[in-house]
Amino acid sequence: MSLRHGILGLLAARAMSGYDLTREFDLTLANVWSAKHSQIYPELARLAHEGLIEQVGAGPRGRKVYAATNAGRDEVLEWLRRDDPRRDLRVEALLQGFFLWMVEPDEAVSLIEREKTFHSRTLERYEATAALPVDWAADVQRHTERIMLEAGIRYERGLVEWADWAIAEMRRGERERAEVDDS
Amino acid sequence: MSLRHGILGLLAARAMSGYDLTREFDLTLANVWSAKHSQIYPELARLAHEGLIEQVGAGPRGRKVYAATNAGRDEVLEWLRRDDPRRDLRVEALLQGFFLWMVEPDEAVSLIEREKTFHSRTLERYEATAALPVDWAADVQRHTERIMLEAGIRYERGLVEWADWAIAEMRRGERERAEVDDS
DNA sequence: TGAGTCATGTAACCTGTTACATGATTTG
DNA sequence: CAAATCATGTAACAGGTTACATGACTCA
Repeated sequence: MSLRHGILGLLAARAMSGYDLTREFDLTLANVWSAKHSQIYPELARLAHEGLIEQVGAGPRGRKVYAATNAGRDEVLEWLRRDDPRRDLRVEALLQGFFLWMVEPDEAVSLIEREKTFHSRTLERYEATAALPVDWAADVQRHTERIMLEAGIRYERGLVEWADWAIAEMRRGERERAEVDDS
Repeated sequence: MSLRHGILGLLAARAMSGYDLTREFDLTLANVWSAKHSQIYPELARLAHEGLIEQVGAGPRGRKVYAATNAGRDEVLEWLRRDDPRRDLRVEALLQGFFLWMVEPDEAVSLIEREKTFHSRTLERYEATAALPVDWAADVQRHTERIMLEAGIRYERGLVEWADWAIAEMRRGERERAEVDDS
């Protein structure tokens, strides 16, 4: 039930509408947890019903602004402290990697290059965000955001470097197999 | 539909039963794509029905051994070449990270330490696997496996190093806020 | 006034997890 | 012979995506 805790955590930071939350999930959290509005709205209804959030305002076009209640904040804390975050990763691109032996080395290399390009671009975006004229020490929230951004930067940089290593390794394997064939 | 392609890719490497596949997903692929037997068996039935795999043997206790057909192998290749692997990551532990501002610095640090411990252990396991007396250059498959293992090693090492950085950063933020309070 | 964006919601479908259910074979 | 492991399957439920549906407001 990470979706609900994600919503709750965001609403603990500041009051927001479902629309704002959708944007937040799409911008800040997209890399660690994504959510569409079609999932967010029903969840907001449930959270309000359970008293973990409450509507604190309204706006044009039926806009409803929610904030976390104390019960909601407690729920986030409990979630943080329960020592069992789910550890299952699903990365389709890496799953594909396991089957690169099925294609010729040249193609495998170009597929890894595709990966590298993607991660380089993402890395650039993250680094640009980090370089923004933002006072990352302004408050604890901002500072936390910066720390999490760093995790993203290191993750992407790691994959870019891995791609280079993998390409070299692919080439090396190719050469070695060619030599064995010769003998 | 990564599950089906994961199964197909594994069955392209060697003939296996649903039970073997479950083990393979749990051991080799767990870190990039996990699957339970309850999902694998129905999918095998579908794949066989569609002619992407075929039963090539049987064994005790109703064991059924499958292999990928040519159509199945082609399907994997097409999947590898389609240039749109899904890029959505979901990492509960990192989502939690975004809400660390809600707890006191000491507790935040201990939560990050919990993360570090987890990733250190995983890293150790991966490194032990890499150090196994296995001939990683024996064939293309093994070599591919080694390359993907390296991705895992770098991922985990990156998170361990990030954890250290994050803890130092948390402490630094704490000190800075204390100084501002003094003035 | 038209295009874009803000704003909320529902429904059908797909994917994945947990729990239920059963039984054969192997090994100490 | 008992426990562990091998082996296959189904069912209920939970979580997530895509598509459908609607309409208000803003700005050029």
